[in-house]
Amino acid sequence: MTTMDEAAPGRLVVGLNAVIFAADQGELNVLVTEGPDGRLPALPFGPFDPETHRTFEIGLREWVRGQTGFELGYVEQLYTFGDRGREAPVAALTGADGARVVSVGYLGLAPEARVLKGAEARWVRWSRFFPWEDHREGRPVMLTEQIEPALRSWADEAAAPGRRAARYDRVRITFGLDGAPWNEERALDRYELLYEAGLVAEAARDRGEEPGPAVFGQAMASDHRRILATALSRLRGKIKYRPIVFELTPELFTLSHLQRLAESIAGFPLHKQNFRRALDRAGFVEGTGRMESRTGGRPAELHRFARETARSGTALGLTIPRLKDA
Amino acid sequence: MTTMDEAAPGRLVVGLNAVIFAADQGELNVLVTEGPDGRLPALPFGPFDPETHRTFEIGLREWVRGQTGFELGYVEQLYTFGDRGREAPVAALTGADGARVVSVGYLGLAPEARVLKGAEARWVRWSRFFPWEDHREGRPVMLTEQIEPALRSWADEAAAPGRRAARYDRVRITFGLDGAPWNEERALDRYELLYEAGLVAEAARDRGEEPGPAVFGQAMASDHRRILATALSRLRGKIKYRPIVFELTPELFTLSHLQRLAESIAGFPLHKQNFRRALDRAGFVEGTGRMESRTGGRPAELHRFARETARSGTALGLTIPRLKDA
DNA sequence: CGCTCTAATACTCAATTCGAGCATAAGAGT
DNA sequence: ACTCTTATGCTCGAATTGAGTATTAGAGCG
Repeated sequence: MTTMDEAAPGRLVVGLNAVIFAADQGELNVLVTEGPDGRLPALPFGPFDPETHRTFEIGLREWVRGQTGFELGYVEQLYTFGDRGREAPVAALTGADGARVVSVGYLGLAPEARVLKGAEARWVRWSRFFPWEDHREGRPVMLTEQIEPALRSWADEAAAPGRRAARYDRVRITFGLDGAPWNEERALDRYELLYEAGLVAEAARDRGEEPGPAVFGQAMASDHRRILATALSRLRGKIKYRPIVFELTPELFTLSHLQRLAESIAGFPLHKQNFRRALDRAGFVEGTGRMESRTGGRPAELHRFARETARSGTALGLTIPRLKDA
Repeated sequence: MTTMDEAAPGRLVVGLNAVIFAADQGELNVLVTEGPDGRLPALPFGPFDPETHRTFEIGLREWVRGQTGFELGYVEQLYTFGDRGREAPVAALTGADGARVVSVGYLGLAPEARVLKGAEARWVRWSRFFPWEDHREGRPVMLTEQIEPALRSWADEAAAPGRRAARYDRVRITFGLDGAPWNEERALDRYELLYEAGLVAEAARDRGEEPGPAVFGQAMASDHRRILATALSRLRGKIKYRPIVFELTPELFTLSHLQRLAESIAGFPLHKQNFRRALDRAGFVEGTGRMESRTGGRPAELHRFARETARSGTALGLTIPRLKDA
């Protein structure tokens, strides 16, 4: 029998990263900790211990509970990150230097952005990290006035004309330029493109260079912003074919509240009437008869997730009726 | 220098599993090797060597090339499997016993099911492993006459009435019973449910028991059939929002060929006219003027993937217009 | 050489669904 | 009572979808 070292030389550590989302006032927030250098925010991160954890998910729930005092509800695996080059920054977080680190990223959803006991971690709007992704008040000016021109000139920098065209095309599709539609699910592609173009602080940092003249959004430790982008993309896609928004709502909510939350996730405004029509065609919610009066206008009926109806119905997730001009 | 055992107690090995699909005569095939015991087919599997491989993907491509003589085209990560209990069977495959094994599953697509040099691996239809998933000739009788009754009685076995209802509901949704729609993307859920209900051979094997009276589909080594189900689900979902079918077609193909392939992936028949209408609305294909005459009827025009048009168009993937009675 | 078979391609139509605007209702604050 | 604000209801044309019918072009055969 061969030993492991013969089979696969080199040291390996598996880490778990959690992107935990919760809604607060209809806004989607993410749980972050301060990195050890005290400068960059980081995702909750913990080692996976094969001795004590039977599964990744059990391990994850356990140390998230220990580290942030937070009990996870819905959990799903995102992606496993294993590129070399992650070592140095991750080692700073774990003290495990020299070893190759493989991180398994997880997405977790919680119904309430509770204030935490230890307060080592805090809730932050996702838009801090991806300001170009929030189109609820129209296309961000940062996008049209700074990012787009920067990307265009990045495309122009390519030597061969073929590569220029390919770059330009990629920019056009991922950022919805020149008539191409903006697809909110491409948040990860956009982050990766900005990284390649040197327009996020992590890009220069990872190459050991000085940051470029213009970088966008709040940087994070290691490759955590990439993991967060993965989570946002996944969530934006998934709300359309699984009723997981309801993992983020309190027991009772108004339809407007639900819509605000959906808009906060999608990053653009929705057509109110059509949103509601789709909701009750799908049978996802049921009225309770009770009213919410703190609305500032006509009181709204409180609804709850209709678990049973949703299960038996044919529709799978939310319909996201976007407005033409958004 | 700390050793790995100090850094993270317990030994860890990362393995890479590849689900490689290719089309042959319009049928989707998967590449399998014989397991070491010579009995159960297995997916191509190789250790990840952190010393020599900069990324998982590079490692994967390398040993797939070495092991099967096969050059991978499209590759994407599927899922990372880390549950305890995988050790014993995986150790048999790798010789790394005692260590905790984490497997990163990958999906690879190739345009042609080439015959391989070493011939240690061979191409097999996916339906060998999931016969209940192929609805092209109508709902399989195996499903209605054997699997469904078995699942219903499994649901009935639950002690508490609440758990019975929950089980029944799960069966109903995942297998599309009693009016619920069949969703082809739930192939993984179905496999997992069958596993839980003891209706696949792996279930009893993993518990060290004798196989039950009725088990379905060809079993695979370790948890490879689960990984394969993950791949099938992913592929079935993804063809709808990325034009990846064209990774499975030759340079030139007829529209019927493309449709047969799409049907083989989805597992049910499609409406021909509507399939075509959607195809050219999306601008995915362009005619070449050349004809394919071996059709047995009117010759069909050979088409090719319209890379450029597809890139600029608004549609993302194939529309899968299913027939009502399928 | 024309008939027949088979499969490809073309056209049509009704039923939904979707995007979007207009109208009304119900409390809170002045 | 009036106005402000937000909730909720209704309508309508445009686009998409599901599904059927009709026509066309080769191959093979008598």
